[in-house]
Amino acid sequence: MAYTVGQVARAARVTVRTLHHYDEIGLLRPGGRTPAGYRRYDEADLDRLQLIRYYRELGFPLEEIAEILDDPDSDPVAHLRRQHELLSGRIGKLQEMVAAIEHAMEARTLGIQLTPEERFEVFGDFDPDEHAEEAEQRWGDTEAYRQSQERAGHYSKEDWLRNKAENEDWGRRFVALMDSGAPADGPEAMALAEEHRQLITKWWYDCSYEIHTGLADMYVADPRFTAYFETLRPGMAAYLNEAIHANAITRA
Amino acid sequence: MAYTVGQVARAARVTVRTLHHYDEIGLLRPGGRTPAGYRRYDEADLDRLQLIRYYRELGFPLEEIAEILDDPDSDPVAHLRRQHELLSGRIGKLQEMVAAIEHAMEARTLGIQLTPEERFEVFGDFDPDEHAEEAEQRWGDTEAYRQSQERAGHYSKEDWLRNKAENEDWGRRFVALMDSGAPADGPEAMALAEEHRQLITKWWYDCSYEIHTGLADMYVADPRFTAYFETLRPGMAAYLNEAIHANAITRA
DNA sequence: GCTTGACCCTCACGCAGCGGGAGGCGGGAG
DNA sequence: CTCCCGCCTCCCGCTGCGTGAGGGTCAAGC
Repeated sequence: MAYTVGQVARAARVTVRTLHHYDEIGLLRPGGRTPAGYRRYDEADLDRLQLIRYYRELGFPLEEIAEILDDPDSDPVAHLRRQHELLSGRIGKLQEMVAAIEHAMEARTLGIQLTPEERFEVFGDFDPDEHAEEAEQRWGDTEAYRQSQERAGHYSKEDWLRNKAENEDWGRRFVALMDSGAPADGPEAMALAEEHRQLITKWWYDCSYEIHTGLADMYVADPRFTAYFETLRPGMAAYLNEAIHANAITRA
Repeated sequence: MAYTVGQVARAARVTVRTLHHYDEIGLLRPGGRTPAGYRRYDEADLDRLQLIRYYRELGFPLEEIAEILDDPDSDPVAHLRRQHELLSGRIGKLQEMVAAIEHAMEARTLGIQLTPEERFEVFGDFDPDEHAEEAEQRWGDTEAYRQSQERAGHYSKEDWLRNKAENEDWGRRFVALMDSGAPADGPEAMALAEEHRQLITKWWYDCSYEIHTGLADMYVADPRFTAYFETLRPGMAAYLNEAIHANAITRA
Protein backbone atom coordinates (compact mmCIF):
# COMPACT_ATOMS: atom_id res chain seq x y z
CA MET A 1 0.00 0.00 0.00
CA ALA A 2 1.55 3.28 -1.09
CA TYR A 3 0.44 6.82 -0.37
CA THR A 4 1.02 10.17 -2.08
CA VAL A 5 2.36 13.22 -0.26
CA GLY A 6 -1.08 14.75 -0.04
CA GLN A 7 -2.61 11.67 1.52
CA VAL A 8 0.16 11.35 4.06
CA ALA A 9 0.02 15.06 4.81
CA ARG A 10 -3.70 14.94 5.54
CA ALA A 11 -3.47 11.84 7.69
CA ALA A 12 -0.51 13.04 9.71
CA ARG A 13 -1.78 16.60 9.92
CA VAL A 14 1.29 18.21 8.46
CA THR A 15 1.66 20.26 5.28
CA VAL A 16 3.00 18.94 2.02
CA ARG A 17 5.73 21.48 2.32
CA THR A 18 6.83 19.91 5.57
CA LEU A 19 7.11 16.50 3.95
CA HIS A 20 9.15 18.05 1.17
CA HIS A 21 11.37 19.59 3.75
CA TYR A 22 11.85 16.30 5.57
CA ASP A 23 12.73 14.69 2.29
CA GLU A 24 15.20 17.43 1.46
CA ILE A 25 17.09 17.14 4.70
CA GLY A 26 16.95 13.38 4.64
CA LEU A 27 14.82 13.00 7.72
CA LEU A 28 12.04 11.15 5.93
CA ARG A 29 12.79 9.89 2.46
CA PRO A 30 9.76 8.33 0.79
CA GLY A 31 10.08 4.62 0.10
CA GLY A 32 10.09 5.27 -3.64
CA ARG A 33 9.07 7.44 -6.55
CA THR A 34 6.78 6.90 -9.51
CA PRO A 35 8.25 7.13 -13.02
CA ALA A 36 6.99 10.70 -13.12
CA GLY A 37 8.88 11.57 -9.97
CA TYR A 38 5.92 11.52 -7.56
CA ARG A 39 6.83 10.60 -3.99
CA ARG A 40 5.40 7.29 -2.77
CA TYR A 41 5.22 6.65 0.96
CA ASP A 42 4.82 3.17 2.42
CA GLU A 43 3.87 1.80 5.85
CA ALA A 44 7.40 2.02 7.18
CA ASP A 45 7.46 5.70 6.24
CA LEU A 46 4.28 6.25 8.23
CA ASP A 47 5.82 4.52 11.22
CA ARG A 48 8.77 6.81 11.00
CA LEU A 49 6.66 9.89 10.51
CA GLN A 50 4.63 9.01 13.57
CA LEU A 51 7.76 8.90 15.67
CA ILE A 52 8.98 12.13 14.12
CA ARG A 53 5.75 13.87 15.03
CA TYR A 54 5.97 12.79 18.64
CA TYR A 55 9.58 13.84 18.98
CA ARG A 56 8.77 17.19 17.38
CA GLU A 57 5.89 17.68 19.77
CA LEU A 58 8.38 17.14 22.53
CA GLY A 59 10.56 19.89 21.13
CA PHE A 60 13.41 17.93 19.60
CA PRO A 61 15.24 19.58 16.68
CA LEU A 62 14.98 17.74 13.40
CA GLU A 63 18.64 16.86 13.25
CA GLU A 64 18.53 15.23 16.64
CA ILE A 65 15.44 13.28 15.68
CA ALA A 66 17.28 11.95 12.65
CA GLU A 67 20.12 10.79 14.87
CA ILE A 68 17.79 9.12 17.33
CA LEU A 69 15.80 7.36 14.65
CA ASP A 70 18.84 6.22 12.74
CA ASP A 71 20.52 4.84 15.82
CA PRO A 72 20.83 1.13 15.10
CA ASP A 73 20.88 0.29 18.82
CA SER A 74 17.30 1.26 19.46
CA ASP A 75 14.38 -0.67 18.08
CA PRO A 76 10.92 0.79 17.51
CA VAL A 77 9.72 -0.26 20.92
CA ALA A 78 12.53 1.61 22.59
CA HIS A 79 11.29 4.79 20.93
CA LEU A 80 7.76 4.36 22.16
CA ARG A 81 9.05 3.63 25.61
CA ARG A 82 11.26 6.66 25.56
CA GLN A 83 8.50 8.90 24.36
CA HIS A 84 6.29 7.57 27.08
CA GLU A 85 8.81 8.67 29.65
CA LEU A 86 9.40 12.03 28.03
CA LEU A 87 5.70 12.74 27.85
CA SER A 88 5.23 11.80 31.48
CA GLY A 89 8.03 14.20 32.32
CA ARG A 90 6.44 16.99 30.33
CA ILE A 91 3.14 16.43 32.06
CA GLY A 92 4.83 16.65 35.41
CA LYS A 93 6.46 19.90 34.44
CA LEU A 94 3.23 21.40 33.22
CA GLN A 95 1.54 20.39 36.44
CA GLU A 96 4.24 22.25 38.31
CA MET A 97 3.52 25.24 36.14
CA VAL A 98 -0.14 24.99 36.99
CA ALA A 99 0.75 24.91 40.66
CA ALA A 100 3.00 27.92 40.14
CA ILE A 101 0.16 29.82 38.51
CA GLU A 102 -2.12 28.99 41.39
CA HIS A 103 0.56 30.13 43.76
CA ALA A 104 0.92 33.40 41.88
CA MET A 105 -2.81 33.99 41.86
CA GLU A 106 -3.12 33.30 45.54
CA ALA A 107 -0.23 35.66 46.22
CA ARG A 108 -2.01 38.38 44.34
CA THR A 109 -5.26 38.01 46.21
CA LEU A 110 -3.46 38.44 49.47
CA GLY A 111 -1.20 41.18 48.16
CA ILE A 112 1.97 39.20 48.79
CA GLN A 113 4.94 39.95 46.56
CA LEU A 114 6.98 37.07 45.20
CA THR A 115 10.73 37.26 44.80
CA PRO A 116 12.16 37.27 41.28
CA GLU A 117 13.44 33.72 41.72
CA GLU A 118 10.09 32.44 42.85
CA ARG A 119 8.36 33.82 39.81
CA PHE A 120 10.54 31.83 37.48
CA GLU A 121 11.37 28.89 39.69
CA VAL A 122 9.39 26.55 37.55
CA PHE A 123 11.35 27.28 34.39
CA GLY A 124 14.28 25.09 35.13
CA ASP A 125 16.82 23.95 37.58
CA PHE A 126 19.64 26.19 38.32
CA ASP A 127 22.49 25.92 40.71
CA PRO A 128 20.95 25.97 44.18
CA ASP A 129 24.24 26.98 45.85
CA GLU A 130 24.62 29.96 43.64
CA HIS A 131 21.07 30.82 44.43
CA ALA A 132 21.12 30.54 48.21
CA GLU A 133 24.13 32.75 48.58
CA GLU A 134 23.72 35.25 45.82
CA ALA A 135 20.06 35.84 46.42
CA GLU A 136 20.73 37.84 49.52
CA GLN A 137 23.19 40.26 48.00
CA ARG A 138 21.58 40.48 44.66
CA TRP A 139 18.02 41.11 45.67
CA GLY A 140 18.69 42.84 48.91
CA ASP A 141 17.51 41.81 52.34
CA THR A 142 14.59 39.85 51.03
CA GLU A 143 12.57 39.64 54.20
CA ALA A 144 12.68 43.36 54.84
CA TYR A 145 12.07 43.99 51.19
CA ARG A 146 9.06 41.74 51.19
CA GLN A 147 7.64 43.47 54.24
CA SER A 148 7.95 46.84 52.60
CA GLN A 149 6.34 45.61 49.45
CA GLU A 150 3.64 43.64 51.13
CA ARG A 151 0.17 44.73 50.22
CA ALA A 152 1.61 47.26 47.79
CA GLY A 153 0.34 44.78 45.18
CA HIS A 154 -0.96 45.46 41.73
CA TYR A 155 -4.60 46.21 42.14
CA SER A 156 -6.81 47.25 39.30
CA LYS A 157 -10.45 47.57 38.37
CA GLU A 158 -13.62 47.71 40.36
CA ASP A 159 -14.35 43.97 40.56
CA TRP A 160 -11.22 43.84 42.55
CA LEU A 161 -12.82 45.89 45.27
CA ARG A 162 -15.90 43.73 45.44
CA ASN A 163 -13.73 40.66 45.57
CA LYS A 164 -11.77 42.18 48.41
CA ALA A 165 -14.97 43.05 50.24
CA GLU A 166 -16.28 39.52 49.93
CA ASN A 167 -12.99 38.15 51.11
CA GLU A 168 -12.95 40.39 54.12
CA ASP A 169 -16.51 39.53 54.95
CA TRP A 170 -15.60 35.87 54.84
CA GLY A 171 -12.55 36.58 56.99
CA ARG A 172 -14.61 38.31 59.66
CA ARG A 173 -17.07 35.46 59.85
CA PHE A 174 -14.25 32.97 60.01
CA VAL A 175 -12.55 34.80 62.86
CA ALA A 176 -15.89 35.00 64.66
CA LEU A 177 -16.29 31.27 64.29
CA MET A 178 -12.86 30.66 65.77
CA ASP A 179 -13.69 32.93 68.67
CA SER A 180 -16.88 30.97 69.29
CA GLY A 181 -14.72 27.94 70.09
CA ALA A 182 -16.21 25.75 67.38
CA PRO A 183 -14.02 22.80 66.35
CA ALA A 184 -12.01 23.08 63.11
CA ASP A 185 -13.56 19.92 61.75
CA GLY A 186 -17.11 20.81 62.77
CA PRO A 187 -19.95 21.57 60.35
CA GLU A 188 -19.71 25.37 60.66
CA ALA A 189 -15.97 25.42 59.99
CA MET A 190 -16.42 23.10 57.05
CA ALA A 191 -19.17 25.31 55.68
CA LEU A 192 -16.87 28.33 55.77
CA ALA A 193 -14.08 26.29 54.23
CA GLU A 194 -16.43 25.35 51.43
CA GLU A 195 -17.40 28.97 51.03
CA HIS A 196 -13.71 29.84 50.79
CA ARG A 197 -13.29 27.30 48.03
CA GLN A 198 -16.25 28.73 46.17
CA LEU A 199 -14.94 32.25 46.52
CA ILE A 200 -11.77 31.14 44.80
CA THR A 201 -13.78 29.40 42.13
CA LYS A 202 -15.91 32.47 41.64
CA TRP A 203 -13.10 34.99 41.46
CA TRP A 204 -10.09 33.07 40.30
CA TYR A 205 -10.25 29.63 38.88
CA ASP A 206 -12.03 26.35 39.19
CA CYS A 207 -10.78 25.22 42.57
CA SER A 208 -11.20 21.48 43.05
CA TYR A 209 -11.00 19.87 46.49
CA GLU A 210 -7.56 18.65 45.57
CA ILE A 211 -6.33 22.10 44.66
CA HIS A 212 -7.99 23.48 47.74
CA THR A 213 -6.14 21.15 50.10
CA GLY A 214 -2.97 22.00 48.19
CA LEU A 215 -3.56 25.68 48.96
CA ALA A 216 -4.36 24.83 52.57
CA ASP A 217 -1.01 23.11 52.92
CA MET A 218 0.73 26.11 51.44
CA TYR A 219 -0.92 28.32 54.04
CA VAL A 220 0.95 26.49 56.76
CA ALA A 221 4.12 25.74 54.76
CA ASP A 222 4.99 29.12 53.28
CA PRO A 223 5.78 31.56 56.08
CA ARG A 224 4.45 34.52 54.16
CA PHE A 225 1.04 32.99 53.79
CA THR A 226 1.09 31.80 57.36
CA ALA A 227 2.00 35.30 58.47
CA TYR A 228 -0.88 36.74 56.52
CA PHE A 229 -3.47 34.58 58.25
CA GLU A 230 -1.83 34.89 61.64
CA THR A 231 -2.20 38.66 61.48
CA LEU A 232 -5.93 38.20 61.06
CA ARG A 233 -6.10 35.93 64.07
CA PRO A 234 -3.39 33.86 65.78
CA GLY A 235 -3.81 30.17 65.01
CA MET A 236 -5.91 30.87 61.96
CA ALA A 237 -3.57 29.26 59.42
CA ALA A 238 -3.63 25.90 61.15
CA TYR A 239 -7.33 26.12 61.92
CA LEU A 240 -8.18 26.95 58.33
CA ASN A 241 -5.91 24.19 57.12
CA GLU A 242 -7.77 21.66 59.22
CA ALA A 243 -11.17 22.95 58.20
CA ILE A 244 -10.31 22.74 54.51
CA HIS A 245 -9.02 19.21 54.86
CA ALA A 246 -12.08 18.11 56.82
CA ASN A 247 -14.34 19.69 54.22
CA ALA A 248 -12.51 18.07 51.32
CA ILE A 249 -12.66 14.63 52.89
CA THR A 250 -16.34 14.62 53.69
CA ARG A 251 -17.51 16.25 50.47
CA ALA A 252 -15.32 14.41 48.01
CA MET B 1 14.30 48.09 43.04
CA ALA B 2 15.91 47.88 39.63
CA TYR B 3 17.71 45.02 37.96
CA THR B 4 20.24 44.80 35.14
CA VAL B 5 19.75 42.63 32.07
CA GLY B 6 22.10 40.00 33.43
CA GLN B 7 20.26 39.72 36.70
CA VAL B 8 16.90 39.45 35.03
CA ALA B 9 18.25 36.96 32.52
CA ARG B 10 19.59 34.68 35.24
CA ALA B 11 16.45 34.86 37.33
CA ALA B 12 14.09 34.26 34.43
CA ARG B 13 16.32 31.68 32.81
CA VAL B 14 16.58 33.39 29.48
CA THR B 15 19.63 34.78 27.72
CA VAL B 16 20.62 38.42 27.64
CA ARG B 17 20.22 38.30 23.90
CA THR B 18 16.62 37.31 24.33
CA LEU B 19 15.96 40.33 26.49
CA HIS B 20 17.65 42.52 23.92
CA HIS B 21 15.44 40.99 21.31
CA TYR B 22 12.28 41.60 23.33
CA ASP B 23 13.37 45.18 23.78
CA GLU B 24 14.02 45.58 20.07
CA ILE B 25 10.62 44.34 19.00
CA GLY B 26 8.89 46.23 21.77
CA LEU B 27 7.62 43.20 23.62
CA LEU B 28 9.41 44.05 26.82
CA ARG B 29 10.86 47.52 27.14
CA PRO B 30 12.83 48.03 30.33
CA GLY B 31 11.38 50.58 32.73
CA GLY B 32 14.33 52.87 32.18
CA ARG B 33 17.99 53.31 31.31
CA THR B 34 21.00 54.53 33.26
CA PRO B 35 22.90 57.60 32.00
CA ALA B 36 25.37 55.17 30.42
CA GLY B 37 22.59 53.48 28.48
CA TYR B 38 22.30 50.37 30.66
CA ARG B 39 18.84 48.80 30.71
CA ARG B 40 17.08 48.93 34.08
CA TYR B 41 14.21 46.53 34.72
CA ASP B 42 11.69 47.09 37.49
CA GLU B 43 9.09 44.87 39.19
CA ALA B 44 6.44 45.57 36.57
CA ASP B 45 8.88 44.38 33.91
CA LEU B 46 9.39 41.15 35.82
CA ASP B 47 5.65 40.65 36.02
CA ARG B 48 5.39 41.08 32.33
CA LEU B 49 8.34 38.82 31.63
CA GLN B 50 6.79 36.12 33.75
CA LEU B 51 3.64 36.23 31.67
CA ILE B 52 5.69 36.25 28.50
CA ARG B 53 7.54 33.15 29.58
CA TYR B 54 4.36 31.27 30.27
CA TYR B 55 2.78 32.23 27.00
CA ARG B 56 5.94 31.25 25.16
CA GLU B 57 5.99 27.90 26.91
CA LEU B 58 2.49 27.44 25.61
CA GLY B 59 3.71 28.07 22.08
CA PHE B 60 2.40 31.55 21.41
CA PRO B 61 4.32 33.65 18.87
CA LEU B 62 5.88 36.81 20.27
CA GLU B 63 3.69 39.15 18.30
CA GLU B 64 0.54 37.53 19.61
CA ILE B 65 1.85 37.70 23.15
CA ALA B 66 2.39 41.41 22.72
CA GLU B 67 -1.19 41.83 21.58
CA ILE B 68 -2.56 39.81 24.46
CA LEU B 69 -0.51 41.63 27.05
CA ASP B 70 -1.27 45.06 25.65
CA ASP B 71 -4.96 44.39 25.52
CA PRO B 72 -6.43 46.96 27.91
CA ASP B 73 -9.49 44.80 28.57
CA SER B 74 -7.63 42.11 30.43
CA ASP B 75 -6.09 42.68 33.81
CA PRO B 76 -3.20 40.65 35.23
CA VAL B 77 -5.51 38.20 36.91
CA ALA B 78 -7.23 37.45 33.65
CA HIS B 79 -3.88 36.37 32.24
CA LEU B 80 -3.15 34.01 35.08
CA ARG B 81 -6.60 32.59 34.80
CA ARG B 82 -6.25 32.13 31.11
CA GLN B 83 -2.89 30.48 31.42
CA HIS B 84 -4.32 28.17 34.02
CA GLU B 85 -6.89 27.01 31.52
CA LEU B 86 -4.42 26.72 28.69
CA LEU B 87 -2.05 24.68 30.79
CA SER B 88 -4.82 22.37 31.89
CA GLY B 89 -5.69 21.91 28.26
CA ARG B 90 -2.12 21.10 27.33
CA ILE B 91 -1.91 18.57 30.10
CA GLY B 92 -5.03 16.90 28.83
CA LYS B 93 -3.59 16.73 25.35
CA LEU B 94 -0.34 15.25 26.54
CA GLN B 95 -2.23 12.67 28.53
CA GLU B 96 -4.02 11.70 25.37
CA MET B 97 -0.67 11.35 23.70
CA VAL B 98 0.50 9.10 26.48
CA ALA B 99 -2.59 6.99 26.03
CA ALA B 100 -1.92 6.88 22.30
CA ILE B 101 1.63 5.70 22.93
CA GLU B 102 0.37 2.99 25.22
CA HIS B 103 -2.11 2.01 22.59
CA ALA B 104 0.61 1.84 19.98
CA MET B 105 2.85 -0.25 22.22
CA GLU B 106 0.08 -2.63 23.04
CA ALA B 107 -0.74 -2.95 19.37
CA ARG B 108 2.83 -3.88 18.66
CA THR B 109 3.05 -6.54 21.29
CA LEU B 110 0.03 -8.24 19.84
CA GLY B 111 1.12 -7.65 16.26
CA ILE B 112 -1.88 -5.54 15.39
CA GLN B 113 -1.51 -2.95 12.65
CA LEU B 114 -3.01 0.49 13.16
CA THR B 115 -4.58 2.49 10.35
CA PRO B 116 -2.88 5.67 9.21
CA GLU B 117 -5.57 7.81 10.83
CA GLU B 118 -5.26 6.04 14.13
CA ARG B 119 -1.56 6.68 14.28
CA PHE B 120 -2.02 10.41 14.08
CA GLU B 121 -5.43 10.76 15.64
CA VAL B 122 -4.02 12.52 18.64
CA PHE B 123 -2.45 15.34 16.65
CA GLY B 124 -5.54 17.35 16.14
CA ASP B 125 -9.13 17.44 15.24
CA PHE B 126 -10.07 17.01 11.71
CA ASP B 127 -13.39 16.71 10.03
CA PRO B 128 -14.92 13.48 11.25
CA ASP B 129 -17.32 13.25 8.30
CA GLU B 130 -14.53 13.49 5.84
CA HIS B 131 -12.80 10.80 7.78
CA ALA B 132 -15.57 8.26 8.06
CA GLU B 133 -16.32 8.32 4.37
CA GLU B 134 -12.98 8.88 2.78
CA ALA B 135 -11.14 6.42 4.93
CA GLU B 136 -12.74 3.51 3.16
CA GLN B 137 -11.83 4.56 -0.34
CA ARG B 138 -8.54 6.10 0.45
CA TRP B 139 -7.06 3.35 2.53
CA GLY B 140 -8.81 0.45 0.93
CA ASP B 141 -11.11 -2.01 2.57
CA THR B 142 -9.67 -1.47 6.00
CA GLU B 143 -11.01 -4.56 7.68
CA ALA B 144 -9.64 -6.92 5.06
CA TYR B 145 -6.46 -4.93 4.93
CA ARG B 146 -6.06 -5.20 8.68
CA GLN B 147 -6.59 -8.93 8.58
CA SER B 148 -3.92 -9.36 5.97
CA GLN B 149 -1.51 -7.22 7.90
CA GLU B 150 -2.33 -8.71 11.25
CA ARG B 151 0.60 -10.34 12.91
CA ALA B 152 2.88 -9.21 10.09
CA GLY B 153 4.18 -6.78 12.71
CA HIS B 154 7.61 -5.28 13.08
CA TYR B 155 9.53 -7.73 15.17
CA SER B 156 13.20 -7.38 15.91
CA LYS B 157 15.87 -8.60 18.31
CA GLU B 158 16.17 -11.57 20.56
CA ASP B 159 14.58 -10.12 23.69
CA TRP B 160 11.53 -9.95 21.60
CA LEU B 161 11.41 -13.73 21.44
CA ARG B 162 11.79 -14.14 25.16
CA ASN B 163 9.09 -11.58 25.71
CA LYS B 164 6.84 -13.43 23.37
CA ALA B 165 7.54 -16.73 25.13
CA GLU B 166 6.70 -15.24 28.51
CA ASN B 167 3.53 -13.80 27.13
CA GLU B 168 2.49 -17.09 25.66
CA ASP B 169 3.25 -18.90 28.86
CA TRP B 170 1.09 -16.44 30.71
CA GLY B 171 -1.62 -16.89 28.10
CA ARG B 172 -1.63 -20.67 28.50
CA ARG B 173 -1.94 -20.43 32.24
CA PHE B 174 -4.69 -17.88 31.92
CA VAL B 175 -6.68 -20.06 29.54
CA ALA B 176 -6.18 -23.02 31.87
CA LEU B 177 -7.56 -20.97 34.71
CA MET B 178 -10.63 -20.08 32.72
CA ASP B 179 -11.15 -23.73 31.87
CA SER B 180 -10.97 -24.63 35.53
CA GLY B 181 -14.10 -22.57 36.07
CA ALA B 182 -12.52 -20.19 38.58
CA PRO B 183 -14.35 -16.85 38.97
CA ALA B 184 -12.90 -13.79 37.22
CA ASP B 185 -12.74 -11.90 40.48
CA GLY B 186 -11.23 -14.75 42.47
CA PRO B 187 -7.71 -14.76 43.91
CA GLU B 188 -6.15 -16.89 41.15
CA ALA B 189 -7.53 -14.69 38.39
CA MET B 190 -6.36 -11.62 40.21
CA ALA B 191 -2.92 -13.12 40.63
CA LEU B 192 -2.66 -13.70 36.89
CA ALA B 193 -3.97 -10.21 36.21
CA GLU B 194 -1.26 -8.85 38.46
CA GLU B 195 1.30 -10.96 36.64
CA HIS B 196 0.05 -9.50 33.38
CA ARG B 197 0.54 -6.01 34.74
CA GLN B 198 4.04 -6.86 35.82
CA LEU B 199 4.88 -8.36 32.47
CA ILE B 200 3.95 -5.08 30.86
CA THR B 201 5.99 -3.21 33.41
CA LYS B 202 8.94 -5.51 32.83
CA TRP B 203 8.89 -5.39 29.06
CA TRP B 204 7.24 -2.14 28.14
CA TYR B 205 6.63 0.62 30.56
CA ASP B 206 5.70 1.29 34.13
CA CYS B 207 2.12 0.11 34.16
CA SER B 208 0.15 1.55 37.05
CA TYR B 209 -3.18 0.10 38.15
CA GLU B 210 -4.86 3.01 36.48
CA ILE B 211 -3.15 2.40 33.17
CA HIS B 212 -3.83 -1.28 33.52
CA THR B 213 -7.57 -0.84 33.88
CA GLY B 214 -7.39 1.55 30.93
CA LEU B 215 -5.83 -1.22 28.86
CA ALA B 216 -8.41 -3.68 30.14
CA ASP B 217 -11.19 -1.44 28.91
CA MET B 218 -9.53 -1.16 25.55
CA TYR B 219 -9.47 -4.95 25.31
CA VAL B 220 -13.25 -5.00 25.29
CA ALA B 221 -13.80 -1.70 23.48
CA ASP B 222 -11.51 -2.03 20.46
CA PRO B 223 -12.70 -4.91 18.29
CA ARG B 224 -9.22 -5.76 17.13
CA PHE B 225 -7.98 -6.29 20.64
CA THR B 226 -11.11 -8.17 21.56
CA ALA B 227 -10.64 -10.37 18.52
CA TYR B 228 -7.09 -11.12 19.54
CA PHE B 229 -8.07 -12.41 22.96
CA GLU B 230 -11.12 -14.19 21.69
CA THR B 231 -8.99 -16.26 19.35
CA LEU B 232 -7.04 -17.47 22.36
CA ARG B 233 -10.19 -18.46 24.15
CA PRO B 234 -13.78 -17.29 23.64
CA GLY B 235 -14.86 -15.02 26.46
CA MET B 236 -11.29 -14.21 27.42
CA ALA B 237 -11.48 -10.48 26.74
CA ALA B 238 -14.35 -9.93 29.16
CA TYR B 239 -12.91 -12.35 31.71
CA LEU B 240 -9.51 -10.65 31.64
CA ASN B 241 -11.16 -7.26 31.85
CA GLU B 242 -12.98 -8.27 35.00
CA ALA B 243 -9.90 -9.85 36.54
CA ILE B 244 -7.82 -6.74 35.94
CA HIS B 245 -10.45 -4.49 37.46
CA ALA B 246 -10.84 -6.73 40.49
CA ASN B 247 -7.09 -6.82 40.95
CA ALA B 248 -6.76 -3.07 40.65
CA ILE B 249 -9.49 -2.39 43.18
CA THR B 250 -8.21 -4.70 45.88
CA ARG B 251 -4.53 -3.81 45.48
CA ALA B 252 -4.80 -0.07 45.05
C1' DG C 1 44.87 57.28 40.06
C1' DC C 2 45.32 53.11 37.27
C1' DT C 3 44.53 48.50 35.90
C1' DT C 4 41.70 44.46 35.64
C1' DG C 5 37.75 41.68 34.85
C1' DA C 6 33.11 41.19 34.68
C1' DC C 7 29.33 43.31 32.59
C1' DC C 8 27.03 46.41 29.46
C1' DC C 9 26.13 48.51 24.75
C1' DT C 10 25.06 48.36 19.49
C1' DC C 11 25.45 46.49 14.98
C1' DA C 12 25.27 42.63 11.99
C1' DC C 13 25.34 38.11 10.03
C1' DG C 14 23.62 33.26 10.40
C1' DC C 15 20.59 29.39 11.11
C1' DA C 16 16.40 26.20 11.73
C1' DG C 17 11.96 25.09 10.14
C1' DC C 18 9.13 25.72 7.56
C1' DG C 19 5.22 29.16 4.61
C1' DG C 20 3.93 30.48 0.34
C1' DG C 21 4.19 31.48 -4.44
C1' DA C 22 5.95 30.93 -9.34
C1' DG C 23 6.24 28.16 -13.23
C1' DG C 24 5.55 23.82 -15.17
C1' DC C 25 4.35 18.64 -15.77
C1' DG C 26 0.94 14.39 -14.90
C1' DG C 27 -3.27 11.98 -14.86
C1' DG C 28 -7.93 10.65 -14.69
C1' DA C 29 -12.76 12.20 -15.48
C1' DG C 30 -15.80 13.76 -18.82
C1' DC D 1 -8.83 16.47 -26.01
C1' DT D 2 -9.36 19.38 -22.42
C1' DC D 3 -9.97 20.61 -17.69
C1' DC D 4 -8.61 20.76 -13.19
C1' DC D 5 -6.48 19.12 -9.38
C1' DG D 6 -2.39 17.45 -7.53
C1' DC D 7 2.37 16.84 -8.03
C1' DC D 8 7.09 18.59 -9.04
C1' DT D 9 11.30 21.90 -8.28
C1' DC D 10 13.30 26.29 -7.31
C1' DC D 11 13.53 30.18 -4.35
C1' DC D 12 12.62 34.04 -1.38
C1' DG D 13 10.82 35.34 3.30
C1' DC D 14 9.82 35.12 8.15
C1' DT D 15 10.43 34.16 13.31
C1' DG D 16 13.30 33.85 17.27
C1' DC D 17 16.86 34.01 18.62
C1' DG D 18 22.72 32.41 18.71
C1' DT D 19 26.98 34.21 18.20
C1' DG D 20 30.50 37.06 17.52
C1' DA D 21 32.95 41.85 16.70
C1' DG D 22 34.21 46.09 18.40
C1' DG D 23 33.93 49.06 22.02
C1' DG D 24 32.24 51.65 26.55
C1' DT D 25 31.52 51.10 32.07
C1' DC D 26 31.95 50.26 36.79
C1' DA D 27 33.50 48.35 41.26
C1' DA D 28 37.49 46.34 43.31
C1' DG D 29 42.13 46.10 44.40
C1' DC D 30 46.73 47.79 44.20
